[in-house]
Amino acid sequence: MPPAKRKAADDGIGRASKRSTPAPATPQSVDSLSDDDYAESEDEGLDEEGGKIKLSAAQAQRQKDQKAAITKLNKRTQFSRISRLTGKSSRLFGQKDFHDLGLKKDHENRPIWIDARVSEGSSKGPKITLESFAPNASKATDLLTTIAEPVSRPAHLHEYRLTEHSLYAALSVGLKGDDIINALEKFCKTNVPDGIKAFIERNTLTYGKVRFVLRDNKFYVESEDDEVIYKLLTDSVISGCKAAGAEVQTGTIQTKATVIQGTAGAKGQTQVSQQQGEIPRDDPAAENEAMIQALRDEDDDEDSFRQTHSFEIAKGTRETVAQRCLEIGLPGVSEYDFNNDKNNPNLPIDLKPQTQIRPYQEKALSKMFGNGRGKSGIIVLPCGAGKTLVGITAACHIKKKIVVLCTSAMSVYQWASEFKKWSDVRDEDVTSFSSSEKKKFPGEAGILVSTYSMMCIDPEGPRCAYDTKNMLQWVQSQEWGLMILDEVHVVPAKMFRKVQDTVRAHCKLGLTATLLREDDKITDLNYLIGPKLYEANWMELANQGHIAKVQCAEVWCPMSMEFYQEYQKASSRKQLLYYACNPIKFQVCQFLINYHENRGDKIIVFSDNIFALEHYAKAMMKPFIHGQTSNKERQDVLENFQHNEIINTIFLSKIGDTSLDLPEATCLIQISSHYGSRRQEAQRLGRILRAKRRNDEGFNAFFYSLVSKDTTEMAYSAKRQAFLVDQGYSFKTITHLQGMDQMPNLMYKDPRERMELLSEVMLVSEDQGDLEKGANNLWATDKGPRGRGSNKKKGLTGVRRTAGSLAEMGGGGIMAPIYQERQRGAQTADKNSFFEKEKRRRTALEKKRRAEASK
DNA sequence: GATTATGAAA
DNA sequence: ATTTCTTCATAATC
Repeated sequence: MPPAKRKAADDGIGRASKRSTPAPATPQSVDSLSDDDYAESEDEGLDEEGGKIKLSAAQAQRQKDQKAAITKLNKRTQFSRISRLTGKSSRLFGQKDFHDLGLKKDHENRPIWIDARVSEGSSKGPKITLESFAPNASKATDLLTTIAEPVSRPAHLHEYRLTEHSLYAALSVGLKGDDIINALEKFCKTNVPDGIKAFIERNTLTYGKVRFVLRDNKFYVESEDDEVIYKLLTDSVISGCKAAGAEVQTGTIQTKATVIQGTAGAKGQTQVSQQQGEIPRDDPAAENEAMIQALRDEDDDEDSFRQTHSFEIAKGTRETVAQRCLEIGLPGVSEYDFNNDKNNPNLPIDLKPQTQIRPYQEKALSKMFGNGRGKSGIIVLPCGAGKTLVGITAACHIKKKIVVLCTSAMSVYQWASEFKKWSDVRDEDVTSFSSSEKKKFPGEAGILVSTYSMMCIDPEGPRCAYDTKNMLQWVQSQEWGLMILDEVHVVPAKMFRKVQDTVRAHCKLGLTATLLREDDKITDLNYLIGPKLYEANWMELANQGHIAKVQCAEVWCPMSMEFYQEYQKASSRKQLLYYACNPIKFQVCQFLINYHENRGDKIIVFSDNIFALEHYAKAMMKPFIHGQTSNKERQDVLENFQHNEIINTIFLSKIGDTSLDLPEATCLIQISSHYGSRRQEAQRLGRILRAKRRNDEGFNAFFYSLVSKDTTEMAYSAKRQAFLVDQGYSFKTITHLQGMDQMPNLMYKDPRERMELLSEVMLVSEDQGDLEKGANNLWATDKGPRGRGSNKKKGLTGVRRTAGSLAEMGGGGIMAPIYQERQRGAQTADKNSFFEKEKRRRTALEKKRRAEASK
């Protein structure tokens, strides 16, 4: 008895005494870190050539943490001792007392624990903990990834949760409720708690009763179960979503609204259902019994002729109906029996013979096509793990009209070329629909690649171009076999939900690396697309060499005195500028760039803040890209970064967060970011996961997050890391970079330089302060620069303002000329020498490419 | 055709 | 709690 109890009660506490990363991680992230991580951090990575990193302050912090944890632990041990003596553990442990669950004799051979608590109404389901080092752990992992949601998967203890959605996903793969319970019983160290069994049973009974099908380009809700149809039709929400044609005047709603498929006897069946439906439903047990029976019957004659009842739903109501079905416990599934679909033309497409699918990609696809039909759902793979190929393979299975939606025009181009690269599809059958290219495929079937925003245009809108309207109407008139949704986490956005009305597809496949949003809309995907079918383990893929291994570090940069004073005075908005431009951070960045360039790394520096981005880049004479950078210049910079030995570092704004493919990049430095966005952090990390050199002996990619100490940035940083920590990454905290002070040409060593920077930053914030006050400049009515190409003007305004305002500052007069000169010098040197020289070559290359493309 | 200004939305 | 920054589409320029 005691082991079970202690385990459950101490979960996390005992381990915390050896915790690896010091504060300021969130409790969640700290608990998920492993013991070994710290040991690694001391003898690794950076300290090869004098760039030794000392962890002294971090160690001190750790010791403090340890002490606190030990105190806590002692308290806890006392409690459990008392409880053992008194036998009144329940009072002390409350809901966490699991001692009567009963530990199995051979518990050591079983890898999982189940938390018996099932909290009703909470969005989190029961927790399952997997000891990944235990025997049978890999089999248990297979089971858990199928039936549960991975919450956190660091080195040793993995946390999963059973949720209704995860169970639905399991059922869609063909498991039954009993199978799930039996399998859990096999792996669980204790007896599976009754509450958990009940939870599973409750959530697996009604699965598959309702289906959404597409016929003649109309959506139908279909079920074999008369009662289910009755229940749907009498539901307050769903009844309102019936198509107008199915409307009836008299009281015989069910019969007339129910479109009967199959045998002639179906009509009688429906009438029976009507009568059954009138029986008061106060015996759910009996009802459930009937449903199970129905399910069994269905299983028995899987492939025989089945009776189904269905009714059409009105245009644009699919989402509402799907959501409602989920709410009333009748989750709808949409499966596409593409092999037997004779109504839609086939598309001749297969993978090229030399195309190889990786095992995990195959696994993901097997979840989708498990029973020979195409299930709608979401596949989660880390950046660089070949999401595109998964999508293409799915398309090759279904072989019908395919539509691919992505977030940017750039991705459209990429998807189209990937299709041509991996599959034998004819070039003319792959067409793009974006602002620049509006083409229909010539044959009956084909592949259309487009963007979400394109699909969301209102074709009747006054500003809609003729071609666009034409294309949209064509898209709407088609019955698509498969819709691939790239970066599917954007779909819950209010605007992008509209794509569901424009594109009517039998089957939907969502792809993403980061299935998370900072709002609570991510669960909406369950009814918008389908369940999460597969989620890869980042660490596992890294260990197998499919993606690069990454060392993550958070570098704490103290604020310089002057900056900290101003920081404290500033409003929260201006604070951001102060901690982004912290001169110490600048020095750290300079040092790290220098260090990694000498190692032969290619470095990307990310900054969300455009001012900081430009400032850093110009001062260090590195090329940079942000939203206002023209397309040509972007290509310039990226091309050079990839192939020019002289350009080893580029600065990117959040423009580079997603869908940039730079396999040369091996090191990433983040100097400013978007609050606590976990998605951004993960996707930035994704930029270096496809590093070409990833399989070199002992290769590591590096990810640094620079954080200004004692600022709000610390808290955001901790939050941002949560997702990656759950994926098994551990962040080391670096508080001192040895050798930095000795570095030659280190900037901002001179206090005067810092003051100069400070006044510059202060003026920027003042500039923004003006903005707050009134609609008088830059962004307002003034016809000030806006949108593309306004970069130069904006910069100039800034400089002019600087000069004017400096006069008002005490002692500022000395700085003003210095500042202006440097600014101008940096600008001209940077622009002319680098860009002008490359421009001609790039334009020539571009022309050549265009010519080839048009052939 | 390339560039630019503009609005909308995430 | 909020916003800036980015992107996209489109039409008007030269």
